[in-house]
Amino acid sequence: MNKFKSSEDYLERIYILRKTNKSLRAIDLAQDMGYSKPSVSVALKKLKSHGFITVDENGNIELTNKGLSLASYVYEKHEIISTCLMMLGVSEITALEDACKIEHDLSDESFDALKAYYQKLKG
Amino acid sequence: MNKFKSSEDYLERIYILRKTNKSLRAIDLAQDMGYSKPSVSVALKKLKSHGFITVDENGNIELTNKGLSLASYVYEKHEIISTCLMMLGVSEITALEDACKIEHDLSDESFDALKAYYQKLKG
DNA sequence: TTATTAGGTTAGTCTAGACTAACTATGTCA
DNA sequence: TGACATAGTTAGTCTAGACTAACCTAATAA
Repeated sequence: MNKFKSSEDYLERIYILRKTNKSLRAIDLAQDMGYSKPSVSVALKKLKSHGFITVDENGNIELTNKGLSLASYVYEKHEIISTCLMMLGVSEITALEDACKIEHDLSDESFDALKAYYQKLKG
Repeated sequence: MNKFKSSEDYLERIYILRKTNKSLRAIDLAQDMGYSKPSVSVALKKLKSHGFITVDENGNIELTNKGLSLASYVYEKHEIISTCLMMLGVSEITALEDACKIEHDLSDESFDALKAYYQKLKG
């Protein structure tokens, strides 16, 4: 997991932006993530070659099933980690920032445990 | 913090090994951490130049006050994160592995909150 | 006395993932 | 038609942090 942090970040961000935007191009992602166009171009090429996304003739980015599956998992981790941190009293801004980093490090086993704890608390 | 992960790992490991070993040389660290001699040599050079450690004429590594302060903080994070994960039902081996990664990403604010939670549960 | 071993360093390579500079291609406007 | 703006790509650079190869030095053993 350690090696794919950057790809996971891109996928998660694509997932989030596609929820609210009809179309999503490389330039939108670059602006949103604060990266240069070439950085995004190269990252997307990698995601394409690994079958996580497709890019149509107009430059619109779509998640494949494989990409959606990973992105939504990373997103769920992000949500649960940040919510748990906020339940401990951490400010929203810090909780979101920390979740962004921790989501790539937490193993499936630990995430499952955290999720169970979270669901028990929620009701 | 993001940029110093590797240095933090070395410092934490030096801190732990110095608790049980009278002397600690680069070669011991290399064997313990599973890194090559040159990798450790270069990493120690960096830690020395930043004033975190000293190395005497016999190659014995010592933490400076500055190094001890950082190392013990990272170690405390490690202990509390792994203990909290285990309290959630995560196996010891996974909890230790995950703590090793998360300890570098958790902000002071989140750590303080986690520590308060941990202390409330303990006592 | 010479050979071997242990510990450490230097030099150079590799990878991920950011960057800038410079290019291409396309679309719009005067 | 020509000029500029927008979007994307390619090439090359940089950094951290691992690696191997090759070296130095000192201690020990035959």
